[in-house]
Amino acid sequence: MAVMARKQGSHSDITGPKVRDAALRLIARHGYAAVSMRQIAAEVGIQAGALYNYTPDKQTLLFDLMKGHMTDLLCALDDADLKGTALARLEGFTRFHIQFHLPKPDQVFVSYMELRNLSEENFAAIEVMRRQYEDALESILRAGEAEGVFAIADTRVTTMALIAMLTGIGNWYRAGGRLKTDTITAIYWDMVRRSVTA
Amino acid sequence: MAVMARKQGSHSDITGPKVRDAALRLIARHGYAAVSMRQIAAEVGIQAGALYNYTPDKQTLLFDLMKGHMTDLLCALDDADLKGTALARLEGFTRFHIQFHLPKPDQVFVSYMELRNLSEENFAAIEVMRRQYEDALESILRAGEAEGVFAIADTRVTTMALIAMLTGIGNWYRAGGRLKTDTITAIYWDMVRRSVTA
DNA sequence: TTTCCATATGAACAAGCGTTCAGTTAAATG
DNA sequence: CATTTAACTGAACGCTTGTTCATATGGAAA
Repeated sequence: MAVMARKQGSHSDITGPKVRDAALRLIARHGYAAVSMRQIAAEVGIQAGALYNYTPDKQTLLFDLMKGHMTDLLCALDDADLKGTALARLEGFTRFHIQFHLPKPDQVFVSYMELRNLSEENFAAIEVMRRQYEDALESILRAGEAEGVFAIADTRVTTMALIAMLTGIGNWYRAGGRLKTDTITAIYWDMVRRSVTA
Repeated sequence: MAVMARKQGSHSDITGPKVRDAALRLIARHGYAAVSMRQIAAEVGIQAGALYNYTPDKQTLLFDLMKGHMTDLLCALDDADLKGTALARLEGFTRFHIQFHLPKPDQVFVSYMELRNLSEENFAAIEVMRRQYEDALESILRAGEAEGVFAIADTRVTTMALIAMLTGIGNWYRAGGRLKTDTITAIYWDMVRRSVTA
């Protein structure tokens, strides 16, 4: 018989995700340096030593969380397949960004706050992915300039300004709060559009 | 002779600021939880125990840094004494925010990143001050709406969006970089103005 | 010169850290 | 049923943590 993907009674395909979930939640709440491997293990319901069946070390656990989030982000953006005029693509990007980030506050928080706790190589790898995402927006802005639809002083600065504005939603948004996702998206798209159109 | 404010040979009025400077720099770079009292002491050139002549504990050291920054911010905003039309006040606020924050990247970074490492009471105290600053901007936006000069869907959301956009400059700005402060200020004021005016 | 006291040292404390590993457990395989 | 092995335990490793405190130091005051 061929090799099975995983043995039926194995716990590893249950415990593995639990470890990642617990780590993500705890790190988002308290920060990477403030969370111990023993705390993560306790949250999962195992001993600290057993964590090392799922990660070679604490640093790699953090890196895998962040890398996973950035990979998801870039794949989802690719799937969104933005087309049409620069204005339409900018609207698509804005809606995509908000709808992707709003349901994942912990991932977003960790990916933006724990950069300085990555090793040098790991930081470089994440930065490449961040830059890819930023460049996707910047190319839309350049296209809009070429079309004569946008009036932008500096596309790089404007890119960073828009991403900061959109990502900042996570600073105040709470699920079940005063505003619905669609309302928020409409407000932000309106501001984005006005801030770049000629 | 009356009591002197401080004795001449005392080191405390030299070491005290050095402790705060070292703590701010190290915490901005590595994070509160990742920096030890021994590292701070080494940076100052003293032993760890001597730090406790200047702070009752590590938590208070962090709180004092953040409280000091927020106090400076609110006082400086007050001194800016914004007057005139809502549009003029919004321009004043935008210029003030950028010019106040750009030269103090470490203070800004610590004040935004280390909130979760504050104790419950200390966090509440900082939040009150943050809210005061936000409210200053929101009142400008409300005034502009009343004047009919601004078209804003939700003043609270717009407040948060503008502050996130402006504070985000710290994510990419480096002193001595490609752009001068005045250029940056002009770009951001242009975006802020367009995003809120009718 | 002697006294005084703010300032700093350096050792010590209990607790916690990331990580390793020999040994136990229990479920799947033959 | 007997064997195998992935998953986990629990103890141990050397090291660091925040904080305390008796002691030393050295310049200002008397």
